[in-house]
Amino acid sequence: MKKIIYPIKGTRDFYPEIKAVHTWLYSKVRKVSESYGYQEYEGPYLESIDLYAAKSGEELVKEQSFVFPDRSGELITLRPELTPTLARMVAQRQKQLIYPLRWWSFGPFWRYEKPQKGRSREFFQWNIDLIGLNSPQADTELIAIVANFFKEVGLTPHQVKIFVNDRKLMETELNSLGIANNDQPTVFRLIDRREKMAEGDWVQYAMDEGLNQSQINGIIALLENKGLWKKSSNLEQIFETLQAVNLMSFVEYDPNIIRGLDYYTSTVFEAKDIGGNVRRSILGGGRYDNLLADVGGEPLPAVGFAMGDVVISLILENYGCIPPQIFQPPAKVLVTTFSAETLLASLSLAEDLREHGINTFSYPETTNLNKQLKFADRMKIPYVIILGPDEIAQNSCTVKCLVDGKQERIPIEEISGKLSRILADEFNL
RNA sequence: GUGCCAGUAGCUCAAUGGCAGAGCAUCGCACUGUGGAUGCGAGGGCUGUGGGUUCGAAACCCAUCUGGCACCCCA
Repeated sequence: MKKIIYPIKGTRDFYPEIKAVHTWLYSKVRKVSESYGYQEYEGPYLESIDLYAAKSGEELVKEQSFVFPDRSGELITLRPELTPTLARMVAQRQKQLIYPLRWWSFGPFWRYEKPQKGRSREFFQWNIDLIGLNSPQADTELIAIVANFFKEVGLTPHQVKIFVNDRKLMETELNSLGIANNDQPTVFRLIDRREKMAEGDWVQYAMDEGLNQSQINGIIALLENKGLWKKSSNLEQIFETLQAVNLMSFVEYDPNIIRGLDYYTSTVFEAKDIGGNVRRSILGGGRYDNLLADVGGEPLPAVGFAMGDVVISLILENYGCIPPQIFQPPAKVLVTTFSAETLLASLSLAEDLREHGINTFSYPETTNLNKQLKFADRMKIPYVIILGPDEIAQNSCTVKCLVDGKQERIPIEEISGKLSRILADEFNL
């Protein structure tokens, strides 16, 4: 094959069968979001780099964003995440919006990453946020939305799990080990890496960062204490509420969950594939009570999460959760063309069917029936209409069902009604 | 941005320095008013790209692109 122009590295082509999965995922995201009353919104795909500079974390802005000058020389960013945009949009209309505010979005984002499985440079994200409430039960609502999304797409608690922690709890505990708040970003990073490193290497790394042996032992004890949540009234209430709404089976406490973004202030959570081999996190979120003030608004508490489409699609495919019937031809009927003499009659009949609300393929070229039936078969079109000289002479047409192979000849004026009834019965159209 | 592995027909892969192949798919015919099945036949390749070594390279070397794995980071 001659390759002339390559696609941009890390982008994906959505061929119809892939686009169908994407559309299906979008519909599930919409369904779950709306079931809790959240409203859909969208921000611009281009933002000023200043919006992220303050709060998203050094790495995300400096290393992972697509940044370029516009024609006036101003630095423009292809948005790497949505939360700062949301904060900006809310701050701009802070006085006129109605709180608590529940918004969701599903749109494209860009990060300059090394592409590999589960990670691309152009991807979609589901963002959902609850702004204006500061209670454990508000955090629980977001976690419950995740659990309900998993149920909606057919994932089970044996396959995926939502791990929850509280940064405030960790801060307090680290303080009592004599680790000052200023040093905590380093320690958080240390915690983040523990699962990926050999024990000895990790201890050495911790000592290189200036921790003493008793602090290291203290941190290890923290991270292995699955009951640490009992020291946090916030987490206690979250788990109690999840228990009450019968969703706790999807949730687990994990003191190792810290999250990378700088703006999280308290509750943090992350969902992972525990039954399979996809190591990347499915989604992550938490409470960010300072961000509104940081982008110039009045202080407003907020909680939310983001889920990328790439990892979840992989997992859904691995677990066989994607229904095969989502990829179907939009039309269930093909009106064949018999000959040059009958071509116009066929096209006219097809147009008539469409006017009756029946999605219909035409075959706007004269070729043998063999080929047209084979096309219908391969496209999984269940019904074909044959309109040859015999049918036309009798003012009729032949309708053939490719599923059972049966066919019958009926008066032409009855065809649209008959097809409407059949399709309504079989496909609930 | 770092390290490792891979790239051969539309797809999955074989050929390990000596004529580039198989299965599936595609197309044609049997079957010009009827799809799937079967049989027969055909097309399809600058072996990711560019250089080098060699009498000879898909194979060995260098570079580069793309993908995958582990880092980094994260959706």
